[in-house]
Amino acid sequence: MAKAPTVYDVAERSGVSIATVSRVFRSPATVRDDTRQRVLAAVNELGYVPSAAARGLAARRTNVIGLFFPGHDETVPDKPVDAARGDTVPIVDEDSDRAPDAENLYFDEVLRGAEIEAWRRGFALMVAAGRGNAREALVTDIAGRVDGLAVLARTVPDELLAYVARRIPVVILAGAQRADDFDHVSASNGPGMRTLANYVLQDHGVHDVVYIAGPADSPDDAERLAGFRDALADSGLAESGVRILRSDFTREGGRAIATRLLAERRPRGILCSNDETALGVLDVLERRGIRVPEDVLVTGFDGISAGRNSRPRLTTVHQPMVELGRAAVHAITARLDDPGLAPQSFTLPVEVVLRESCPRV
Amino acid sequence: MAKAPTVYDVAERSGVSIATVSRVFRSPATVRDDTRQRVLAAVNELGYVPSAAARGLAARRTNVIGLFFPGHDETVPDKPVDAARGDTVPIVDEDSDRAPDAENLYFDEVLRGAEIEAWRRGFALMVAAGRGNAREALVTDIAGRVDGLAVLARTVPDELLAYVARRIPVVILAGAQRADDFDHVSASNGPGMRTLANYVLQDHGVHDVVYIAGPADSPDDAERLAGFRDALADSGLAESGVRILRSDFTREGGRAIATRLLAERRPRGILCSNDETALGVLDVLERRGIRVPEDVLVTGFDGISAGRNSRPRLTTVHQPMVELGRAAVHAITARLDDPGLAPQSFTLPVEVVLRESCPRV
DNA sequence: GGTTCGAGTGTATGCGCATACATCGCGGAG
DNA sequence: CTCCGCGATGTATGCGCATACACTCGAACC
Repeated sequence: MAKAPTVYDVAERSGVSIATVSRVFRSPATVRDDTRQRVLAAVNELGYVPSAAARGLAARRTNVIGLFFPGHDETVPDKPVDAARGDTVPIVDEDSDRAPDAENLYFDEVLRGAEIEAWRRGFALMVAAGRGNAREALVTDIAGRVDGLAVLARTVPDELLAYVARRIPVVILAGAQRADDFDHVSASNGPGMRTLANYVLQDHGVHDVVYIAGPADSPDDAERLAGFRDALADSGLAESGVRILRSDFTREGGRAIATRLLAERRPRGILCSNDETALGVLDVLERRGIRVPEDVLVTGFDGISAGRNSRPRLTTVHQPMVELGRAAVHAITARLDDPGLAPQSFTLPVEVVLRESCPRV
Repeated sequence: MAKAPTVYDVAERSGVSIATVSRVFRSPATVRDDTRQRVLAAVNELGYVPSAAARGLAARRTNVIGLFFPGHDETVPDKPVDAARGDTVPIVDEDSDRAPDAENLYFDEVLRGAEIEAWRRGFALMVAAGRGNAREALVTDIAGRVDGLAVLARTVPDELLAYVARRIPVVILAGAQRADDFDHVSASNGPGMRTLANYVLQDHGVHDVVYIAGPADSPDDAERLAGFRDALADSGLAESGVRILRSDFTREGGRAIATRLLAERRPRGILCSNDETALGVLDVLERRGIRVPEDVLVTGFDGISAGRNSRPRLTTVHQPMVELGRAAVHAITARLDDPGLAPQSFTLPVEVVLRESCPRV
């Protein structure tokens, strides 16, 4: 780690100019073969690694794309990392408190898609999770580092996004297709829920259903709810005939609302606006000995992996999370290629996945 | 997205020099209060965002840390991202082929820890997954962008690591504590397996066990196997008395080895070197109607979330994956603060987590 | 034989910022 | 009243690279 060699060092060593060294990396075809070999030899001997900072400055583009998603640091203690003390290994009985929340799994998959697509297109990927208070500083910090930014819906205030968007393209992930100046990438929420609801209402012939929506400010949730209402209309059912409750997209919230609901009565079907809520509902049903799907049908939305392993396994609408990440990067690079583009919206296809909690009829 | 304003624009607008503008961001305390207000006002009006490239170049440090982990792109088709065609939503029966592999979950958690710790310390986090062939270009590319690099063990050839390490600190994650010049961060593999094995051998009194190891080139696996042997010694058992098989850390591999094993005979306990292998073993046992834990005890190692939801739920040794990520970043920043530091090794504590597949006695 | 042209290379400049150093103004010490 | 010290600000420079432009040289052309 002696001070890093630069183009100048390489140029001197190989007896060419710095321009040629630069060209060896940026446009190898324009350099004669033996010259290139000589330069590369010097590069290897010196251990030269091009400085992305200098390149970014000179080229006015960093070739980095940023991904901003909701934070999760509250759950991680701020204690220093400590090493193992001796060889003592505790033996504990369970680790339920350690359960990863499914939301993270969702973003992990989005991240994976973004990572893949970014590098494929020659971009590096920088990630940041929203820290509650420091969010503003974080966002502008990352904005100064990247050529474009993908942001999970509702994690950054619009005002701040607008500020950043003056400088770089911003794409909003998994939010509704709002009529704003940002690019949007999201899943086909409405049609997905409509199809699933129709499966319950028509194929199963179950009309006695309750719909558990998510937070009122979630555009995704609004679209799903609208899809549910479409399904009601499809079956000629009056909206007044079904109950629509509101929860908060968490498993705990799902448990709470299910407890309240069951205290009154037991419907034949419970449609949830996301998987976590549905898993919470399943928890309560199991505890009460209510059989799923025999007594009650339950469905979710998202397709998180936890739903695949639940008992019973959860019927849901699967979002293409990896594809969402890829599409976000795609949208950004498209805009970088053509800044004049009108704001775009990508809606990715979903799939209804039938599992035990609402099986195929 | 008109061309981004610079310090010069801000300086002119607020009637100060560029040095003062710079100071407002780098050392606000040295700027008089009213001056700072004036500058910040101009910043807001212009939509100024400091260029990380320029800052990095001038300051000779990017404040970015890189995280390099094994690739997964093979599983993602290279087809273009396509939008939803119409509102058609297919209804499918299962999505087992879409199952995320547990290895990714492992790295997702490491990533989460790294992300948290990095931003806490004022670093941005850049991620890259190893692309088989393009790996070398990828590694040097990212090396040119960051101040330090954390690499999952066995994903980058030593030679390449050494090349990069001439320029920036490199820490190896989850590999064995080799005696090389890199910093290492890993979990307490040996003691963890020893403790778990002793629980089986002594507390359960089960001596008729088989150990299923992982790939021979995995340093983690070697440590775990050594821990198992220690446990044998602890109980005064001869190593020749137990069978040690080798698999490949995958669920599929676990199934294969279990099938072969059961064709011969059925031991009372099967200890696996990682969770995925154990899950594969459980698959086979269930298919054959062999009860776990009544007929056979099964244990894993890692603590991936899939093991929490398996049937029966898997007893394992839980690695602190989030902490691993944090520790890696910690190690890098420590070395950046003091480049002269001798190579360090952090070993993080693990926990034996008893679940149904090998319950508390 | 001179001219043209293009491939290959060198020279010069600027990207936007941090920072060492210089400068300025002001209050207190002498 | 002068001098010093110090806080606040300005000036000048360089970080390492990409690239526009200039230049050289040999081959093709008339």
